[in-house]
Amino acid sequence: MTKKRTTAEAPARKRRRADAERSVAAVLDAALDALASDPDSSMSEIARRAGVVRATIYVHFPTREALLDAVMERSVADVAEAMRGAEPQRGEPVEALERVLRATWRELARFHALLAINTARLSAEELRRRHVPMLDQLQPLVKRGQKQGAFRNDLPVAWHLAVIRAIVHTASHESQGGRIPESEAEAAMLSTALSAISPPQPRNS
Amino acid sequence: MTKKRTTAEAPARKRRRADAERSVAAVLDAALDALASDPDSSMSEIARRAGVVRATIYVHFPTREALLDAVMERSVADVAEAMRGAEPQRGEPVEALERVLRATWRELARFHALLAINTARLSAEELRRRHVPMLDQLQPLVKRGQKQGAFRNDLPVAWHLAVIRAIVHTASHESQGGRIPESEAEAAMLSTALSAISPPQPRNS
DNA sequence: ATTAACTCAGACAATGATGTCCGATATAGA
DNA sequence: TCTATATCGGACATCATTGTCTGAGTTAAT
Repeated sequence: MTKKRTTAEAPARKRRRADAERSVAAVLDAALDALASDPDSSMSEIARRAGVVRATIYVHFPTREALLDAVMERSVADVAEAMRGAEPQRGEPVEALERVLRATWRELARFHALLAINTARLSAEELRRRHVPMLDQLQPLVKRGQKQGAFRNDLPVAWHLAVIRAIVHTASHESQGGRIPESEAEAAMLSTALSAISPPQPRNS
Repeated sequence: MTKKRTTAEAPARKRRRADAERSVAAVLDAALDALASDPDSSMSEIARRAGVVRATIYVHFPTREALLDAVMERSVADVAEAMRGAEPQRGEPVEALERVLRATWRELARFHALLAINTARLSAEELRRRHVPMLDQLQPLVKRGQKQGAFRNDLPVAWHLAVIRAIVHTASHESQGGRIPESEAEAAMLSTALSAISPPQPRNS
């Protein structure tokens, strides 16, 4: 189902035959699908979906953990790349953020299920660590916005990043659950994220 | 470790001996603790922590699933009660929300780990369904705020609720991870939540 | 066309968890 | 004190899953 090959693969130790390459990709895709429908999918299930025998998976991934890690890594890399493609450094902070978030949100939908899996599987710190490639795309933008006064400065950047991440996930979640139409979700997510990190209105009763 | 008994227990079929009551409570507490440190804690582990033999758990909870459900239910009930205690219906919407969120946030910290577990364990709809007691406390307040113009009206209530939930969780998460001190987390969560659901500033370049 | 890399099919041991059952013992409650 | 109710301690069958291995067939690359 999922087809994506954009990611610049890290050149593994030995050259793999085109054959093997395909298997690995199939397994990763299958794992993503399988885990989406059941976070505790077994290796058998994943193999079945990949159209491959279980042992084959172990040829490429020494252990189940390793496979999960690989899935995670590839997904994060894909999203990070999409973000980079939206050029976070270009233009007004507010507009740049909007651009980047749009790109992120669409991409993220595919990987929605991973959140739950990895939240359960990894420690909070580990999870954080793996998200770095994505946060790295956003952090400079948010900082820049703070300097220019477009984003509020009385809260740490890390907090803003966490909030944005949460809002994007929420939008994806709500839309996935059919509680809000996809188009509306995108708009809601954008304007809410903006409001959340914009300087608060000084006016109060 | 955790001690709470406030919840008004539903009168179970048969009267339980004070003895059994204690066991059940110990098991629930132990489960909460155990699952916090490892979302896949076994029944043995939970029993060990509860100072009880594994078979005893099965006397009260027919299955592992049932136990997890019970833990979830009790936790949600506790939080909902804390929220109710903060009187969502009293005073200005903004101040009421602040009051309720403060109460929620503190209570929630204890149950922080449950989120991951249940996200992985339950379908999105199921998860939602179980959160109802908490959302029920917030919904009227948000609606009221919308009517009075204190909260933005161009987005559905459900979305606001989801966003608030996400922000509270984020604050708990960030603070738990030590990336932001607890006091600061509370303030950040409050002002961000407020910003997120307040009417956006019309002024734009 | 030859070879090295890869996949298949299936069997295998090891592990660890769940849920059940038992007889013996303790204890709360009347 | 008496009895129903619980817990204990441990054994038990069942089950699913992981990870390994092997030998025979395929396929990609040079």
